[in-house]
Amino acid sequence: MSSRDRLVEAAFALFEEQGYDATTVEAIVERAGVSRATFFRTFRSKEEVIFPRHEEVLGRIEARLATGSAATMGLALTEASRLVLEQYLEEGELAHIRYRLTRTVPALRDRERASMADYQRRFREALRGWMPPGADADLHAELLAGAVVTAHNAVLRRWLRGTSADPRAEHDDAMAAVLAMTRVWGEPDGPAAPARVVVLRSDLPDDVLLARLDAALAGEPRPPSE
Amino acid sequence: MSSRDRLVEAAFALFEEQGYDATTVEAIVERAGVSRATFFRTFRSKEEVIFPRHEEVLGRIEARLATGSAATMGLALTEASRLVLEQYLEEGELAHIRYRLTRTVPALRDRERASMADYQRRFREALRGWMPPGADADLHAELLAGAVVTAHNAVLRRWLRGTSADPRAEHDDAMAAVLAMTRVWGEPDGPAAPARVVVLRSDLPDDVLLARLDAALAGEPRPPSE
DNA sequence: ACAAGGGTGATACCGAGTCTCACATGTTCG
DNA sequence: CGAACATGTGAGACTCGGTATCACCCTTGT
Repeated sequence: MSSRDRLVEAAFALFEEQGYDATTVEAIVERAGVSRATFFRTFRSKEEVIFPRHEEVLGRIEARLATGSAATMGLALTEASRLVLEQYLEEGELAHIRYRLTRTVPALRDRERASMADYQRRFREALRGWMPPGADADLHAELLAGAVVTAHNAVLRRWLRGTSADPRAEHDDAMAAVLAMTRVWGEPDGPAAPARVVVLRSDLPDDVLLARLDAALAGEPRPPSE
Repeated sequence: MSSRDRLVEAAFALFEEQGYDATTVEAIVERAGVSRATFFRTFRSKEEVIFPRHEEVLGRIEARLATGSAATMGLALTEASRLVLEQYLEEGELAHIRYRLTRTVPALRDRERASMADYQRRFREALRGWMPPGADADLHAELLAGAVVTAHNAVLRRWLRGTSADPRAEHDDAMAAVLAMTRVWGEPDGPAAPARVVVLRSDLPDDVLLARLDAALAGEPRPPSE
């Protein structure tokens, strides 16, 4: 067992027993049977021991996003986000202890927010390469990245609270809901200006005209003779 | 001049001169001509001196949101968000120094994220009371709150970088774009059918007809931004 | 005049995080 | 085989952020 694992185990046990603030690094290293110096070589700070796999998950997200493209954006986002969820599910009890701690200790709450911001940054940067070019491309990339993380967290929190029976399914549903939001961006300019089809004059019968319009709006190729 | 103001002034000056980490609280209080104890009575931490008006703005946001309702949701969100923007615009040079610091000092970056999370929480809680009831009401409230903060930050950052000529106008535009996203929530599922205006036949001249249509469309309910 | 209370200074203390030096394990190569 | 080197570790001193306590104003009201 690596001294890293011993430290994580000792830290979580002590945090659970006496709380985060009441537990000194001194006490952790004593229980783990290593020196104080080793602690700070392994973790940059006392807070970091709470999120021992963060860097690793970050790497996995980057790898998954790197294989994506504009065409497969939705899938890439969903799967990359699910990687984070899977990490928590795998941690099991550890994740629950961390949840209790992050809810009660401000410093850890902040730290978790920073972790989420790290994820969000990866999503945002991948999205910037995928968004259709336009004046709002950057804003849309940020909004979408933020929405992905928010939706993921909502599902994760439900699982951590024990409210969720099938977090994976809920996660994918939530992602679908988020991706649906991007529909409004595809429409021509002005958020409040709905697409307009104005037929000023036509010799076609109404029903034929409407059928052709519907077909055109559905994305079908135009009838050859017009 | 209150010792609070003296401390803020001294702190920002020293941070600008020698950087954040290199500046000790000792140096700040020496320059401000007060004691170390006074510093920590005024600010809970060294980081907090960077965001001296945070609590105040938070209070203003709460007050503005408290006057909102489900019907005026868009306006309340937009104006509450604009309160934050106004605070930064008013700070002027101070805001720019802080921007340089938060970009380079990790601890301050985290701190700023925590501030934004505070704002977001206020938005989320207000929204929870306004969202139309439904299974996804909570998720929608979170997504919308997150989107508001994200959009605000995008505009703010443009101003801080000097890229923006009229940040207030950009802010309101961005908010309108965000609010437009909520449209997809109201629709029954399935691909979005954009609103259609079909004029099958008309005896009016084209230009008159178009003018009337534009007038009619301009009178449509828009996400409030004025 | 005196009591009460808010803002302040001085000092001691705790604990996180850094730094430096020493040592104990391996390895790799001559 | 032994020297050189890398890696992980322990020990202790040190800096600095943050807390707690006590004493000292200086106001304000009765």
